[in-house]
Amino acid sequence: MARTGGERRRRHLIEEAIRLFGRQGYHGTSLEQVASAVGVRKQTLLYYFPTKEALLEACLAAAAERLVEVLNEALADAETYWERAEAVIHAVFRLAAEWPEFPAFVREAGRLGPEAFERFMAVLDPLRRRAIAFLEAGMAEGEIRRQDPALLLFTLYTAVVGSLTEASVLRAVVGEGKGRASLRRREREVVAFVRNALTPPDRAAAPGRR
Amino acid sequence: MARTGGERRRRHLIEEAIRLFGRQGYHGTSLEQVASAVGVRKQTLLYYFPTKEALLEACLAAAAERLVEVLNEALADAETYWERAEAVIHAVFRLAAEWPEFPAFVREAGRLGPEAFERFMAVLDPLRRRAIAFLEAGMAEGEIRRQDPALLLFTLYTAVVGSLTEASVLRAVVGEGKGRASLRRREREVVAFVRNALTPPDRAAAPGRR
DNA sequence: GGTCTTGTCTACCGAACGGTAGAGACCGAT
DNA sequence: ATCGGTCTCTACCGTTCGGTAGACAAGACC
Repeated sequence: MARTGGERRRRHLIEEAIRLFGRQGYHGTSLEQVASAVGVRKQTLLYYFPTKEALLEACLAAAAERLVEVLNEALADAETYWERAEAVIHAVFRLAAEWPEFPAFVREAGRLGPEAFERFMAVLDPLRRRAIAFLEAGMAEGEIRRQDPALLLFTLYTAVVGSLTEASVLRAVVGEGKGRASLRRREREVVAFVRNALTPPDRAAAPGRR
Repeated sequence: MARTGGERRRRHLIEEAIRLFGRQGYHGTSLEQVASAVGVRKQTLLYYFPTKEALLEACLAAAAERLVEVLNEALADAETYWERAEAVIHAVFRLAAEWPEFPAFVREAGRLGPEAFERFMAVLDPLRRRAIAFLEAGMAEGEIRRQDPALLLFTLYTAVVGSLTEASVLRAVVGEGKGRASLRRREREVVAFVRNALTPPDRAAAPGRR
């Protein structure tokens, strides 16, 4: 029967659900699949999460929590403007390396209907405000190119998440795909891209180290 | 009974299928929904497309065809490096404006499994080669910042498609959403972003017109 | 030793899904 | 007039899905 006890089983179910939701989509994943990925019957899953939607919400909550944790950790020891931007990108890529389905899941969730996703974003809201304040301060000091900070943040988001989730396009366009090496190359590319977007036009050299 | 005749009905079915697949995902859309969006029974749809997968492939073929058409048209009357890059972005945004589900559908298709999507990309391959040759030539002439042209193309792709599909994130981050005005703002943002990515570091001013 | 809570299971349900079979209506050609 | 192809329909099938009902086992507590 293999009792694992409440909380651990719960976390395990959420983890596998995020994996499968990210890989196959919410509608493309059955409760049976999630359950058997954990080595348990579907009804056991339904004991922890009364409906499929409840499972999804638990996944979103866990994902938001994890993301906040990772980002806060990354921001803790980053000082200059450029270090902070790079630290955020690096943290997200590192999270994606150890948990490849994470970005795909977040994106899938964003499409499933605004209600649940808004709760997800609400958890991230402090970080969002912090990022916008950061960009505005950088612009005021002339360290960052002047532009709408919110739209810039959005574009940065799409660049990072896109480069992590459009694997099939990447394979078709670039000809490579999986593997740590490819991921690292993409991270360098995104970092360079973002640096170009942030650098004010009157500075030939990049800010910070090069 | 309302007979529309073969080819027209077929196209209509494909159009609505792309709409629904883009909005709700492939697995989240039933054949009944697609059929009734056209005003017809499910079995009529199955007369034109023997399986759901056949419908998907027809959608992909039609989408690729349309995209190639739009891009070729845009490239026809663009001359300078910068004009060409901007024309491509503008064409994609215009297509997204009149057919909002199109980018979401392409992305959905990219996740559903490589086989069908590779055929989609095969249709686009001439344009892909053209784009890479364009970027390489621009770099050789010093008009474009030196970098891996394929990875750059991929990043450009993610920036454009991302800004067109992550509507829920956009709403959460920026606070706005639908509407032509918002779309136009995002297009300007992406154009500026791409310009920064393309401009060589030794040029303070943007290439081409400003 | 009983009893209560927690966790896992088997068995089953109604609905919805993708897909099949085949009847009938319209049409142009002969 | 009719015949064959095109198009749309009603009726139905087997499977899978999300979800319910309830039996049963393992500790924990008394």
